[in-house]
Amino acid sequence: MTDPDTTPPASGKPRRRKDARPGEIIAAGISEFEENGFHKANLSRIAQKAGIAKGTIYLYYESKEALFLAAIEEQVTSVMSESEADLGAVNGTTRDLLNKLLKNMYDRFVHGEAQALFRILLTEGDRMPDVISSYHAMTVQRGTKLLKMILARGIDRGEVRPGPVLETPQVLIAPAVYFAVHKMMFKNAQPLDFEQYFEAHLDMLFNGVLKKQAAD
Amino acid sequence: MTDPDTTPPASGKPRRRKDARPGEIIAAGISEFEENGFHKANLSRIAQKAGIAKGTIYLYYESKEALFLAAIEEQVTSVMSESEADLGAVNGTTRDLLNKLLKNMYDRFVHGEAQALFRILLTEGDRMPDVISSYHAMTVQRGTKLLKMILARGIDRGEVRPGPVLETPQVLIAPAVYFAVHKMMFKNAQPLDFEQYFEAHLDMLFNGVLKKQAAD
DNA sequence: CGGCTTAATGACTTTTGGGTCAGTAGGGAT
DNA sequence: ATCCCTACTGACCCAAAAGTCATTAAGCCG
Repeated sequence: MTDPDTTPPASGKPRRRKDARPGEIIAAGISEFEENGFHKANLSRIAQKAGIAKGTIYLYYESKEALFLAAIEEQVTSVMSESEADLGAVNGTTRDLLNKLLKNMYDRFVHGEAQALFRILLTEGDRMPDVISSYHAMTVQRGTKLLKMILARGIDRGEVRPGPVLETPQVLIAPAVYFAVHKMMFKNAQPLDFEQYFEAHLDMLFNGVLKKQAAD
Repeated sequence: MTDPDTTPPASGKPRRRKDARPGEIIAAGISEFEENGFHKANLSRIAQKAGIAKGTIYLYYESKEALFLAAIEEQVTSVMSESEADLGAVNGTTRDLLNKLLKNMYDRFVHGEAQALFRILLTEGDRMPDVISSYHAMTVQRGTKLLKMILARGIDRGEVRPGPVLETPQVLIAPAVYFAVHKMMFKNAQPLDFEQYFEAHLDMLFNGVLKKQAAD
């Protein structure tokens, strides 16, 4: 080889940073995996995004799959710890609580970064049952528990009508998932109007959960 | 080559069938794409499933992508024409109509083949905007229209309470989509009980849509 | 039955991209 | 200043799979 330019022209930046690398690589990986899923994701491109050479990735991660798992794990835990915060304050009517919970969920799940994660897990989840189950624990399980608490409290307060929904409260937040899915598939073709949809969701939800004579 | 068996042991079948090929190839393709999605799908395996050589595929389809599009198109139209049937008979209470519609939807979408198609479009839909939009027209658009009709009729009959749901009736069927999604992600980890979920769905739905004093 | 058209074949070529490793150079220690 | 450890590089390697094409033979026609 006559290769003349093994050394790139130079940027004044430091080139050896063992400690900072993993984070940078993961960040680049997340971005790439979110855009392309696992199969179409390209390691050279990840390296490029991270501003390093492809080989460097392999100093920190054994394989594409290992990097993928690390990236997902990172995402899952970060999204989760975020939502740790806003669950403490349990005050107000059941209506208010559910309203708040849903808004939160739409923000996170439909508008936020959690959507990309969701898409990947939906698409590629089979290859990593443990990530799936921790995701399940942190989202569905946790959410279901919270909903049950709210509903039980609502019954005590005389605001909520008992019924089969108590056993499977996921139906209450299901429309948010539908919205996210719709957006994923049809964002280019036929977007849904959020405000309108949200109103409809609330309307259906409340008039199914609240006692007939309750608030409003 | 010492290969003795270029000619498979014999089935009395003819080997030259220009007319039958496309259908066979598409069928094999559908099966393969449903199992593996676009990227992991393998043309040699498709050929094998169709009982032909790989090269033969290229006599009928220009590329893997072209075959994919043809297969999906085929699926979309076939799934749709299936459901053409059971919409005509509009009799009974609004409750009955919705109940019937939902059952139908769960059957098709959650238990049936439509789920695989749904997954693929969710995953790989970006590459084919026209398929997406015809899918949208045939499912969402059509379903929305039907729901609006049922609701309008329900209002006329005094069974349905007017509200924002009329504008965005998708919220009514959203839980079915949630169920399908849940199944896709967590089928191994934590399956949902269908009967129970369905009851909860109906309960939420009806007590939001029906007038307080209506049926039941 | 021999000639001819063309469906079909499958070995071969090409492309793609994950993974490797001999070489380069940053920068602390002496 | 220069030595040495090691983070880093990127050309290379190789497997898998998409795509090609010279060759084979099915089956019609005269």
